[in-house]
Amino acid sequence: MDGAGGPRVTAAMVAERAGTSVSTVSLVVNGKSRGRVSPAITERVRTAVHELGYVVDHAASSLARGRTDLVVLLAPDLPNPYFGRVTTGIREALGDRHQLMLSVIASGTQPGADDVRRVAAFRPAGLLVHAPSPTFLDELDPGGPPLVLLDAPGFEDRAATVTFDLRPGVRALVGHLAAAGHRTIAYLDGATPSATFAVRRAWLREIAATHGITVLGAGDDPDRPPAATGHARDGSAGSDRARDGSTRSARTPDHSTRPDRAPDDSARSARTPDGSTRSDRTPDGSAGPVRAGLSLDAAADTAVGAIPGWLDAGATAVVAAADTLAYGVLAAAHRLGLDVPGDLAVAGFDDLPYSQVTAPPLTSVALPAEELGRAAAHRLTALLTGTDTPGPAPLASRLAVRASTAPP
Amino acid sequence: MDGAGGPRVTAAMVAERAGTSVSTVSLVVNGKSRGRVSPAITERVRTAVHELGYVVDHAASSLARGRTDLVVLLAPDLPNPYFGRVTTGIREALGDRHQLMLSVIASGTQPGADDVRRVAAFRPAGLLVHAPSPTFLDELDPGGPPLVLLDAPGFEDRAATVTFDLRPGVRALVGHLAAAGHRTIAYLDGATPSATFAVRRAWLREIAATHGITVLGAGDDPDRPPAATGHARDGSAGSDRARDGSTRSARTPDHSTRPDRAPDDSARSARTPDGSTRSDRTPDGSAGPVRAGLSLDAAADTAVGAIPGWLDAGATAVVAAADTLAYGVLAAAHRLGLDVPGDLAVAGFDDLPYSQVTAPPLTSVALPAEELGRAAAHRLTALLTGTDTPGPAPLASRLAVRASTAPP
DNA sequence: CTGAAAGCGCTTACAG
DNA sequence: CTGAAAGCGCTTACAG
Repeated sequence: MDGAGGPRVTAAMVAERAGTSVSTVSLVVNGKSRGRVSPAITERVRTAVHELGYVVDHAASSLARGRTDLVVLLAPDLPNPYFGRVTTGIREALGDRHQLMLSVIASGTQPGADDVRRVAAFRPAGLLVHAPSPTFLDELDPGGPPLVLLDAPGFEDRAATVTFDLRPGVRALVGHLAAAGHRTIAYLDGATPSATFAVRRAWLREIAATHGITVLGAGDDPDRPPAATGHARDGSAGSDRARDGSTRSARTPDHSTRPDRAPDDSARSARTPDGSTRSDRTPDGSAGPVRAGLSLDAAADTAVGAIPGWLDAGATAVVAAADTLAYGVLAAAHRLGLDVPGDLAVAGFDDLPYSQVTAPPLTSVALPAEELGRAAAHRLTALLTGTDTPGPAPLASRLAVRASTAPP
Repeated sequence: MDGAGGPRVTAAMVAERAGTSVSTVSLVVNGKSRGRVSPAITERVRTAVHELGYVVDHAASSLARGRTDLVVLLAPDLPNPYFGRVTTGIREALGDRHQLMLSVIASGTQPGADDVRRVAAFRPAGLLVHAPSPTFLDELDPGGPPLVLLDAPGFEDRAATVTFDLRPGVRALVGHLAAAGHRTIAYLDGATPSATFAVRRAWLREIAATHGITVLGAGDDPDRPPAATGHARDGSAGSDRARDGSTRSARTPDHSTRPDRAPDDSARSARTPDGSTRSDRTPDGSAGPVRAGLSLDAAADTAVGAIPGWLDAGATAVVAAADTLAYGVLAAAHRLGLDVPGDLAVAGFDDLPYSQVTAPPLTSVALPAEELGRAAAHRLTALLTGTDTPGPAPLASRLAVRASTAPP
């Protein structure tokens, strides 16, 4: 009960028992004995290791080696089931070569300088950061470990990044809504200032515009940090202007694989409206962004307040930045006595499994979470072994059509 | 890109810059300088630390100290949103004194000896294990770190444990179902052999029996390990017999706080039927347990196969061991063209937030996940500081009644 | 094929 | 109040 944990077994104890030296023990337990240690001694060491229950001390080992097998994942939003799926993919692709350490950040918070510090103390072999905010990246120690960002559109120039190509899904969603006769739709954004949310909003507005659809609450992002570093604009879906003005040298070689540069993309749609400098920090009526915490309950509360205004402004549909937010909209609609999709259509992003069984089943832009995790892990191991390639093509999104957006 | 990470800053570098020794640097960065280092030098060290961006190397520090600030959480089921909530509670209660490291196990798998080994290498200050299986505990190195089990009913004698008192919730559920006229209900169990599932099943059957309700698929657990160690029975809700026969000395002093010994508990209901030695590994018709993986899709597939048989056997309701399983039952009912609750009532355990918006909203035994996490973290820190008390009272469950169990 | 020894970056008594 | 030195448990050249 006193935390002692008993006398720890050391290599010296194993060596003594096997009648050999610690050097030899080290060789054997690290699988480097082939041709360096006689089979007889190797066997004796193995036996002693088993009998004593010896485990190589991680701290001592990494101190001596000068490196770690640790991959740290900065986890900003553990309670979101989406995140769990990403982690599953990472774990799967990382295999046994690396120990995955999940650094849990307080829920609803973004990773701060302190979190980065604490993580740095572990000298991780690599760092994985999911849906980072622009400011988080600026806090990173420039001499830090190899880094892969997940779902961080617009940061391709700053670090190795694995992203989604949101356009197929958003196009399908907008086309679907347009066909159902919607002309004004509202957008419920996530309260987290992550780049991925900014891009979801930007693409939706952009593509909706080509259909003559107005999107309430999808104006410029007032939380985007000022363009001081020249990266701020990259936080959006990316504009040619911002990229051309960049002084970054470590670019992703293959620009054509980036979601905003795909061959089938017209010049117009490649430029997102976020390139504009207009500030709407002063809410311009019903067009101001509405943000909600990522939990169902928080989103429901926010939506209950926002829906009446949206309806007054003529909205017939709501798109939420994440499925968990969309669930909140469903709950809010219920509380307000509104029929979905009769009075209000609802759609989300992510396509969580639970969206199959909501009332009504939720239309959602499906984002392949586990694939994202796998791709990021592969990218990181490539980085660590020096075999990194330009970066995989962005992972395609698609639309899962369900009853929540059925024509009234 | 080569993983170098630049020259790491050491205490020696800080010392040189501050014109002092590494001993002094160590004192200052560890906040032990009060009255041991002059204010002037302390200040110089602080400045140097900032300028150089020095971070104490975790490996070297813990090697020198002989202990770690690491708390490792063995995470068997990350994708389950329930688990994320538990983790949030842990993180919250742990504060800054400990670094939480989530050791992610392959999804759907139970932690194995290898996982335990890998974790042992980190010499964690403490270990947190969520919903362990009985065999997992047996793999633990006896000389391991202080340990707290979460949602591990029946293991109170083997380790510090934080559990739920399932009875209030299950009683309410059974009463509710009985009032609605259900006489035969089916049980969908989780495929994971964790003790908590065994107890959920046992209490349901036990309490249902007092109402004259038959529970299909809630027979004895064929996966319960043989009673070789004398602990096997403790894996159930616990029987006096098993406990009296125990040779364990490190008991929880206050037995009256244990869920199976609460004052209002009758002698009969305190003994669960799992105390029986009858084996039903050979399926005895429709009464054999039906188990499903914890994902919605896996559960749906299983349920599609099982529901017809349940209906034939006269079942009018299904209780699932977890909400994610219950979602699968909802999906399966839909596929089979059944109305819920008209043709089949459905209920789950956990009360995930999403259960508010399912079709229909799901009745569920609410288990306070974050509270569980918080309580476990508090228990562990108490253990580490030697101030451990008999153990908190089990956390009360309650019933969230929703439309999925409304009378037809 | 095997082992003595240096060194990884800290912390902690222990002298001054 | 301050610093030199030992030692934490490994790994890795380096001699034999």
